[in-house]
Amino acid sequence: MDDIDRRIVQLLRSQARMSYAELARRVGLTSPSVQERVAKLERNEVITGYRAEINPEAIGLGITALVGIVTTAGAEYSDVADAIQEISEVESCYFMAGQESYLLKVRVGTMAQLEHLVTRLSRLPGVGGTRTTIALSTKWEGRPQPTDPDVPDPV
Amino acid sequence: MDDIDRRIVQLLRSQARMSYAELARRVGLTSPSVQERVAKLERNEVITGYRAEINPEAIGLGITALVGIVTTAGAEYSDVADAIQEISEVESCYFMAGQESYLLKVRVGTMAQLEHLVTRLSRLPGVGGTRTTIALSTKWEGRPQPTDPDVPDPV
DNA sequence: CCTGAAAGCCTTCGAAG
DNA sequence: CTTCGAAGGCTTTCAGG
Repeated sequence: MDDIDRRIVQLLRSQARMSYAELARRVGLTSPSVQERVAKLERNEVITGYRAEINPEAIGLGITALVGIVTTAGAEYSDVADAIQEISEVESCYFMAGQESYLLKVRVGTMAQLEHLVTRLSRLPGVGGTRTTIALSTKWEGRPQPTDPDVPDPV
Repeated sequence: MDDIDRRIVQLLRSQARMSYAELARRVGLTSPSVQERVAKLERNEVITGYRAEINPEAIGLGITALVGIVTTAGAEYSDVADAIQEISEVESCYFMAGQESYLLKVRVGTMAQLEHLVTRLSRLPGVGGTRTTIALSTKWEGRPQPTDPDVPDPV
């Protein structure tokens, strides 16, 4: 993970479809070298995937909400996570410090679907309660932040 | 936005670097046709970008936290959002219904950096208070959910 | 939406730094 | 261990239909 790797990561973070040839030009290497580096970054799970960013409204998922989950006394945390994972509307899931053990970001198309989703979540084994807040608008999401220049090597 | 568009979107959502030729094979069109469709999806802002997904720990951002922002009585909401946008650690920003007007997802490398970040946020004009919760782990994030098959055309 | 041809790119080598 | 250069095979691109 040297400076060139960091530049490659940075470039792919904002333009994941950039060709190896173009990446090579920008970092001053040849295309095979860049390809080798990217393959290594993928192997080391520095790069974990490539995603097209979609306008949620365009695919019928105009409502974004956050749902905090309070687990019941005897619940096994990982079982709760496994159950939540089955629910496709849950785009992100964080295990949190605090009263609410999980925080979920969910997306649905209508309020009726949100109601149904929250009902389903509240009925999962191990779930003691939910707290739902609705996003009136998304100002921005998943913005790539500048990579820290001096970081101890991972892996 | 027909079925083929939806399949293209779906494919690019999980494998954004897939070539047009490969996409074409999978949806049963030729490569120029697929390219034309993708260009149109980009123009219509159905596809808003392509991102490499990075393991945050690998780039020195191992700590994820959520920060709720309570705005002061006279504050102009959009000014608060503009001020928050200047802060690079804020990866996502939602304008929320509820007591906390904004919810931010932030990433930093150390607790000291988190402390500093929260301090900076709390001092922004229009910010009356903050509530920070730390993610102990990220179970998953940005998981693409199945696109709704029957959605009225956007745009 | 397709075909066809030219340009460019990706991939895989072997070889060199 | 990483990079380079060159070759073939694909992919992209841009006409024109």
